[in-house]
Amino acid sequence: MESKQAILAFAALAQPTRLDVFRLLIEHEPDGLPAGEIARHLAVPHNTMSTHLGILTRAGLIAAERHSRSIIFRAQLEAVRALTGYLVKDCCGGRPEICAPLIADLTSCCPTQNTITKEAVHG
Amino acid sequence: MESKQAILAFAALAQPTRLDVFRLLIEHEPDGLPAGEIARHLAVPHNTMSTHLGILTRAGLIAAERHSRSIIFRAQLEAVRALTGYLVKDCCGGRPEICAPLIADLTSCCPTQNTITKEAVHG
DNA sequence: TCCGTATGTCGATTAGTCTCGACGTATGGA
DNA sequence: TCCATACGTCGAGACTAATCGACATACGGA
Repeated sequence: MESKQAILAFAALAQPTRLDVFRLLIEHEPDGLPAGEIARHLAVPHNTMSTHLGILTRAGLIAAERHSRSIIFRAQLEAVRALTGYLVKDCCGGRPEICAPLIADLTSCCPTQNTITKEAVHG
Repeated sequence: MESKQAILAFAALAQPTRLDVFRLLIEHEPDGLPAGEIARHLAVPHNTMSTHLGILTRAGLIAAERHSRSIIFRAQLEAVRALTGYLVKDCCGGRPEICAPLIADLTSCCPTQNTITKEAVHG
């Protein structure tokens, strides 16, 4: 990930409505939500919301897909990973000890179907 | 993490100089760097940098500690974890399947000293 | 083709951010 | 106490972002 793209993504998330939109779309993964429903859900005029959705889309945080008259928006989880990776220097800059505690913390919040074992979390 | 704090953090990172500062401080973990050296390293006037450091500090992304005449700044990795967690709804909102792929991806970038096993990464 | 619904674009107003010169504060040494 | 170094704060000008009314476009149905 490049600096410009990271700045775009952080700027996109640095606004209450857009942060709410992103989290709302995370909740509605993997189905997504149409633009109008997002606007209604957050009580924001449709044109204002359209601007925000455009900013989030250009930042790569969400993606749009037409379905008849509606445009369905979905969160792009890969973008979150890329952002986090960029923050800790793509990723960790050859220093695993830096993001290891970060990963351990994130892991502990949701024991996954992967074999990320209890040893990893508690040992 | 609260919405206000997340907005502060994202806004802090949505600026080229500040993003560079944060990544520079990640590189210099766990020793940190004095304010003046950060300013010189990124070729920014000291007062401009002071403002940026204040914004990053208020956002909880870095922390300051006096050492004689210098003030040493250090990155707060816990903040990155909290931010990521907040993004995926504190964390995953009871839906592990959402952030599992995210964690798997992050894990694959740095095989850690923990027992996050090869099965988790490749199997 | 005409209408209604769903969404995007434009433009002006308002509000917030970035930068940096000038000045203020804190620490350590002579 | 006086000076130099290391930082922080203030304030003004230049720039950027947020909002929303008005208008434009796209699709589906009659």
